Amino acid sequence: MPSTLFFELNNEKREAIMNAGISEFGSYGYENSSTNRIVQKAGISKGSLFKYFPSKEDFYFYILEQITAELISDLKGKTDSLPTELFQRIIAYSALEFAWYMQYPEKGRMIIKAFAKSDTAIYRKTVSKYGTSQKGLTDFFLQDVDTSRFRGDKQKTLRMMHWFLKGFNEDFLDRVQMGEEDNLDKLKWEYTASLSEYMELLKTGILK
Amino acid sequence: MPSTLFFELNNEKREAIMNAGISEFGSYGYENSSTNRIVQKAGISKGSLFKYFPSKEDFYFYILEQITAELISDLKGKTDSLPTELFQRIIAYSALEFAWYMQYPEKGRMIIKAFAKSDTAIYRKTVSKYGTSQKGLTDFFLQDVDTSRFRGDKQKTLRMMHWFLKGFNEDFLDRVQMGEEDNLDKLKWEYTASLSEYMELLKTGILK
DNA sequence: ATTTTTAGTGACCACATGGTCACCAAGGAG
DNA sequence: CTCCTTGGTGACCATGTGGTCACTAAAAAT
Repeated sequence: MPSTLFFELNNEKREAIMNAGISEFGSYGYENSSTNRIVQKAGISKGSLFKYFPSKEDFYFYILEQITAELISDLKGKTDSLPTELFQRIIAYSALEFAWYMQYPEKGRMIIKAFAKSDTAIYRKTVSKYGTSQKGLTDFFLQDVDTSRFRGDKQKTLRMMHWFLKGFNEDFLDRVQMGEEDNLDKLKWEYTASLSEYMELLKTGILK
Repeated sequence: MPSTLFFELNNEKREAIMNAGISEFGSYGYENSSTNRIVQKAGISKGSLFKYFPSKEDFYFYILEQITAELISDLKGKTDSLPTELFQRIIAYSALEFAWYMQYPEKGRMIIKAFAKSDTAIYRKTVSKYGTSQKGLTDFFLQDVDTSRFRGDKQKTLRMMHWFLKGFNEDFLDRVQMGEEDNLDKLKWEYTASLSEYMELLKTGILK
C-alpha cells in the first residue's frame, strides 16, 4: 500500500509516477524493471518513490491492482449488451477485451506480461492474488454454461476453449504489433471476424 | 563456440560444467542465471569458465544446441515405428517428446524455458536461430498432411492444433510437477490417454 | 520573527552482475 | 637443475540493483 503522502500528491504528479511504472513494468517485466529508470521517467527522486511506496514489489502490485480494476470496470459496463448465445458472447467479450488493450496499450502490455506464465516468485504471488490469467476472466464468464450442448466432458471442453483463446489472442497480438494498424474499429472488426472463423472450426470439429 | 581447451578436458569435468549450466539455466532462465553459481556448482573457477567460453551467451547457446540435438536425434530413431494415421501419429509423437522430458528433466526444463515466448533479447536470438518453439517441431511433422480431410483452411487448422497442443502440454506438465509420479511408463500412458480424449473432441467438434 | 514540522532529495550502502588479468604451480624441454 | 610454457585461479573491475538516511528548503505553527 502506498503511504498517505502519495494520495496527497496532485493528480499530475501521481499520474506521472503511475505511468512511469506502467511503462517500465510493461516493457521489461517486474524482475528486469529498474527503480532508477522509473524515478527518472517520473521526474522524482529515488527517496520520494520509497517514501510513497515501501518497496518495488508494493509499487508493482498497487499499479497492477489499479489497472486490472480499471479494465474490469470498463468491461463490466459493456457486457450487458452482449449477445446471449454462448459462442457469440465469447467472441464479443474477447473482442471487447482486445479493444481495451489496443486503446490502452501500455496498461495492456503490463497486464498481459503480469499474467503470462513464468516461474518467478512475482508470478506465483500474482497468481495467488488474482488466480491464473484468462482462466479467471473466462471462467467467470463461462461458469454457468448450458453443458447439454457439449459433446464431451464440460471441464475438458472449457479447458480446450481456454487454450484455444489464449493461443488465438497471443497470435493476433503478435500480428498486430507487426503491422502498425491504427484504426481501432477496423482492428476490432478483423479480430471478431478472424476469431469467428476459428470458433466455427472448434464448434464443428476440424474433420469433415 | 567453446575454445579447444574445453574439448581437451576429461569427460567428467566437461560433463560437470555442462550439467551445472543446464541446471542453472533450467532453473532461472538465461537472464537470471548467475555465472558465479554456475562455476560454484561445476567446481571450477570463474576464470576457467571464461577461458572455455567467450561469454555467458555463448555458453548458453552451446548447451542449448547440444541438448536440442540430443533430443532430436533420440526422437528420430523412434519415429519410424509410429502409426501412420495423422492423429494417432501426432499423439504418439507428442508422447515420445513428453517422455523424453520426463527422462531428462533438467534438459527438458531448459529446452522448455528456452522456447517459451518472452520478449527478451535472448529469446529473439533463440527464435532467429531455431525458429519458434513447437511450431518448428510440429510443422516439420505436419507439413505434408492430407488436407482433403480437413473441414476448413489448412493453415488455420494446423495453427489451431498447435495452440491446442501447446496448452495441453503446459497443463499436463504442471499437473505432473505437482503430483510426484515417478513411474515413467505409467505417466506416458496417462499422457497418451488424456491427449487422445482431447484430440477426439478437436476432430469432431465440441458441440453435438 | 522564530521555531518546528515536513516533503523531498541524492549521495551512499551492501551486494550481485558478467568479465578480466596478473599471478601461480606443475610439467615438459633443454 | 633450470627454463619456459600453459591450464587454472580468484581478487578485482565497472556497472547496476533495491533501498536508506542525513540533510535541505520551505511552509506551518508558535
